[in-house]
Formats: sequence, structure tokens, C-alpha cells
Amino acid sequence: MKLEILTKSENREIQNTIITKIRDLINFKNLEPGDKLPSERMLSEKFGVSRGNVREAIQTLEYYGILKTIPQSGTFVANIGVIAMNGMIEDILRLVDPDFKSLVETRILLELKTARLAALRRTNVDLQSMRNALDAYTAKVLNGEDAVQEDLLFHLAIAEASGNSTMIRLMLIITPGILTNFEKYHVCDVNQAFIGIQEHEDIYKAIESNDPKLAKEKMKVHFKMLYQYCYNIKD
Amino acid sequence: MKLEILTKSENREIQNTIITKIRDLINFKNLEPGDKLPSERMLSEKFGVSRGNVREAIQTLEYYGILKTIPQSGTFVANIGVIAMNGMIEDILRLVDPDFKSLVETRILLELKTARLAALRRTNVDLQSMRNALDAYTAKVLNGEDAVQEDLLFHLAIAEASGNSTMIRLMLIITPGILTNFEKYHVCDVNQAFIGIQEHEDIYKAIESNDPKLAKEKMKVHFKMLYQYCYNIKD
DNA sequence: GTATTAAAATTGGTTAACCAGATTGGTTGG
DNA sequence: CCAACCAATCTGGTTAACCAATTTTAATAC
Repeated sequence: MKLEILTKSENREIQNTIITKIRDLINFKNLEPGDKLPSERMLSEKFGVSRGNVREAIQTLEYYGILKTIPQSGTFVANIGVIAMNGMIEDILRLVDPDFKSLVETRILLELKTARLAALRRTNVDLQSMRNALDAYTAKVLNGEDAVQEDLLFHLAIAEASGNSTMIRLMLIITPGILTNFEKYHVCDVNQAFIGIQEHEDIYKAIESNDPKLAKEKMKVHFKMLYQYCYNIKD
Repeated sequence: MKLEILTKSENREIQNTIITKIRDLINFKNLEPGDKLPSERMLSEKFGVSRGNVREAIQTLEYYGILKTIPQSGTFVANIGVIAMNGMIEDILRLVDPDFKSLVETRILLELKTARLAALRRTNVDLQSMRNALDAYTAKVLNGEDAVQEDLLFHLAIAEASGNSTMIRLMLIITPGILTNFEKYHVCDVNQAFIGIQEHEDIYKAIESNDPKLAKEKMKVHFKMLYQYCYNIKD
């Protein structure tokens, strides 16, 4: 049998076809929540793909809460109806690699909220880790060095201080895409870094003094440049 | 050798220890962005765990953009510095299963925004799929049936109409947790469903007439109950 | 005929062996 | 002395065989 290395997108295409087939199977067989899917081996044979591929597709659907596998027992349709399932799978299949614009738009949305929440909920420990990140950032900028990492850490510290575990998780999820695109489009500018010091200080002070409105406002100012830049990128 | 089935949390604990060890290794060996990690086989031997566990940990770190593996070549430290890396890994290790409160808080945040964006960007196709979901929802409610699925589809259709692929992705990611907790806490109430029809109609009309402010406002009304309910849950 | 129990088949999970491409080091021909 | 080439080795990716727990089936005792 011929073996070949699959690119990410090729592999994804296979996953999507398998997901489609699993969906069709559930619909055709009228499987209801709680019903058992055929075993991985049967599916791999029926679909003409390796069992590994089937497992991967199942894991994806499990990630989005559509299937539920129980060890030594089977894979089951989760407790959401067929209608919701079909709708969600449709969206999952349509998922594309995120574009820069949507990433920035989402990041700004998230961070305006985390800044606000941080001002309401920050503990002294949160405040200290924000202070540390901020000091490290300032030191590097004043020394003329690149400080993207310290910048990132400051923003993550704010997310931590927001006390919202889901938002932290979402921030971490979108961070790789943000970093990649920052590099690609050379967003970071040395000039901006200097301005950034004051902007960061303003945000910090607002959060320190428990002023949610001001914190959000200062974060908005901080993102103004980025916002404009992002909306000037060609679609 | 004894084999045993690991629970999800046990497996996660192993992953976290391996991630920690990889982080320590990078720090101790002063690996810089672009440097190559030892091979999976060497790591599995050095850490005393199976190669599969090592691969899983590497995949996690790759998911968050910290490592980058190239087939038939090796695993490399991604192009983010050690400082950012340490900060991010710390957050990743701290990640916990999301609590209901943070999920709802985040969902409301996201949906207020998607409603607004949908009012600005919706195409006629978007409008039609929203209409379909809405009609299905109304029909079921009027028939006295449970309509949680149709409700979900309507909200997903709005997210689609927002034209922001990242927000769609994040919505899908938090949806399983939302559904699980809705069941657990019996959030959905038949009384609310009737009110929901009008609220959904209001949101739809606002998006149809390209009124972002109104769309956000109507979405806020729609979430008012949920918001209060969520803040009354014990921490 | 029914309940009980044991054995056989089926399940998802795991692992060790294997694959082809990439890398590396040394060798050879110019 | 250097460039080109080749074979040995190392890499992540893949697969087939294996494991234990479960479920089903069949046989047996009552």
C-alpha cells in the first residue's frame, strides 16, 4: 500500500468528508440522542479510510459536544437533537482558518471586556503580576528592544485578573493567530511601543483603582491604532 | 506491563506534567525560537512516558502556537520568545473546565457583538437562514414542544451573519459547555419560550433593517433573564 | 420456562513495529 | 580544496496487532 504524507489542508478535507458521512449516517439511520454509532472499525471499513482518520473525526465532533465516546463501550450521539446537530456540523464544516481582521475584531471585543471585569474583580495578586509584566515591558522598550512578548504577557495578566476562565481560554486560542499575523503584516512598530508604555500605565491605573468604565475606555484608546490598521487591510 | 484506562482528568494531569517538563527543558537548555526539540522517542524515554503521551502534549502546545512540528524533520520552538512562552504555558497549565457563569458571561458578550455586526453585514442569504430557524422555533413553541435546538440554530445563524469567522469558531467552542449546563441547571423554561418568540422576532427585525444599535439592544433584552439567573447561581 | 453464569465476541484505547522523507556525515571525483 | 553525491541514520507519521473492559450470547441448573 502506498503511503504519503498529507498536508494539513488535505488531512482536513478527509476529516470533513468523514464528518459529513457520519452526519449522513446519523440522519439516514435516524439515530437519536443516546443511540450508538457503529464501531470505529466498521466505520473505517465502510468509509474506506483508516481507523485513525475515523478516530480523529470522532474526536473533533466530541470536541464540539456532538458525539460522546465511552471506553470499551462505543461512540454515542450526544444529548442534542438532530436539528441542532445538523446545524452545528454545517458550521463546523464551514470553519475556515481565521482571517486577521476577524481575529483583531474579536480580540478587541474580548479585551475591552476583560479590562472592565479586571477592574471589578482584580485581586492584589493579579495586580502584582500585571505590574511585573508592565515593568518588564517598559524596561525593554526604554532599552530599545522588541517587547512584543512582554506586551502579550501584560494583556494575558489582565485576562487572568478578569476572573473569567472562559475568556482566558478564548484569548489563548486566538493568540497564535494574532502573533502569526502580527509578524506577517509587521504590525508592531517601535514608535508605537513608546506610546504603549503610557497607554499600558493608564489601563493599569484604571484597573488598580477599580474603575471599570475607565479601564474599558483606556483599553479602547490602546487599541485605536490597531483597529484602524486592521480595517485598512484589503479584504 | 500493566495497562489501565485513564480518566480524562488523569490523562490531563499527565499531559500537564509533560508540558511542564518540556517547558523546563526549553528553559534549561536555553532553546530559542527556531531551535529543535529532542525527538519524540528521546523525550518519551527521558520523561518515562509513552511516545503517544509526548505527541499529545506536543499537539496541545502546537494548538496554542508554542511549538511547530515539521514532518520527517522535528519539533521546533515556535517564533515566540521564551518570556511569552513561559507566560502562555503557565496559563495553559492553569486552564480549568469552564464554569457556567463564565460561559454565560462570555456568550452574552459574543452575541451582543454578533447581533450588532449581523445588522451591519447580513446578506439576504443570511437573513433567509435566520428566518428559517426562527420559523422552526416558533412552530415548535406554539406546538408546545421543546425548542432548544431551534433556539440554538437561530443564534448560530446570527453568528454566521456577523461575517466574523473567529466569532463563529468561538461560539461553537463554548456551545457544548452551554448546552451541558443548560441541562444540568434546567435553565430552559416553557414560559420563557413563548416570550422568546417575540424577542427573537425583535432581534430579527433589527438585523433585517440594518440597525446595529437596536439589534444589540434587543439581544440584551433577550439575555436579561439568563443574565440574572446566571448571577444568582452559587459560586 | 426462567434465571444464572460463563465464555465468546465486540468495543475503544494503547503500543510497538514499520514507512518514507529529511538530515547528516563521510567519501569521492574534479 | 571544494563541491557533489551517496549511504547510514534519524525524524514524525501511520498502521496493524494487542489489551482489558464491556456487552452479548449460549449453555446450564433449577
